[in-house]
Amino acid sequence: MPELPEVETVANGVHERVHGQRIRSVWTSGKPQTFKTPEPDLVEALTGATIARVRRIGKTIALDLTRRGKHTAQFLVHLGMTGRLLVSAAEVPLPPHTHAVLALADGRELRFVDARRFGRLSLATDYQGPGREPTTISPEDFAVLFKGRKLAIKAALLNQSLLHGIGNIYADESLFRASIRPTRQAGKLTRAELLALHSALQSVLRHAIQLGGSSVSDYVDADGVRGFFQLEHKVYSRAGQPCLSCATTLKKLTVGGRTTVYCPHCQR
DNA sequence: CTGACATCCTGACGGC
DNA sequence: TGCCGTCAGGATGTCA
Repeated sequence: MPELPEVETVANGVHERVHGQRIRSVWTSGKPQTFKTPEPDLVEALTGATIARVRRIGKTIALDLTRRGKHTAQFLVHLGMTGRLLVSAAEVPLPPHTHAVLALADGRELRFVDARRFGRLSLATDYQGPGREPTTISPEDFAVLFKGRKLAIKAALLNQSLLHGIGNIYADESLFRASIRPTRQAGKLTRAELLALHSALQSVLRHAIQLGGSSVSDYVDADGVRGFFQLEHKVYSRAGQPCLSCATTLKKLTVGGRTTVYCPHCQR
């Protein structure tokens, strides 16, 4: 499931491969729920436009489109759970569950493939994302986000309108590294705990970006290459196994509607 | 407004 | 071996 580090890896990889390319033609699958913007509008905005830049905003990949050097629109790609954005030679057969193909001027194709169809394609003009950027937010601004909140800190970390980009893996991993139990009320964390969480979150995200993200489920980068951060997971998907720092059996429960794994000894 | 919960969708996996 | 039930989860919409 692509979260911030995975989406950043894909966005950077796609940027390197396709920036400056003109879009010659566009094909879409007609699966309605994939398209938040009606397909004809999307096709019209994309056809003939140049991809000036590709970057990550929250968990969304934004492609800045220009015509004759002028910004015209943004093409937004949300990978959902199983979405892939691949740059391929036109000769490579289309994978199953392909929902959009952008034929580029040099003959290659930018393809959106999504088996489970939680991904979404849309248009925007100046997309800012739903929340604050976790990799650069200051400790002070970070602490303010949780003030007075009654929900569990894990659920707060998953709320994209507070911080955008964090999903189940990095919520669990940062809480473990900050020694905070996922069920704690967000508004009741001490100043020291919030600082520890801010620091743990930023370092875990940085580390994961360096390793190309976590490959679980079918995440791959723009070249179809897997990341390596899954080898660094301390708690995610490790329920029933020993804690890597104290050997206590890791516990599993549901928080914020998501499977959550934590160490009952290390996380208080 | 805040928070809890169901819903979408299909591949992977475990059990029998 | 093969079938079937269960699980996974980001965003959105509904409801209290």
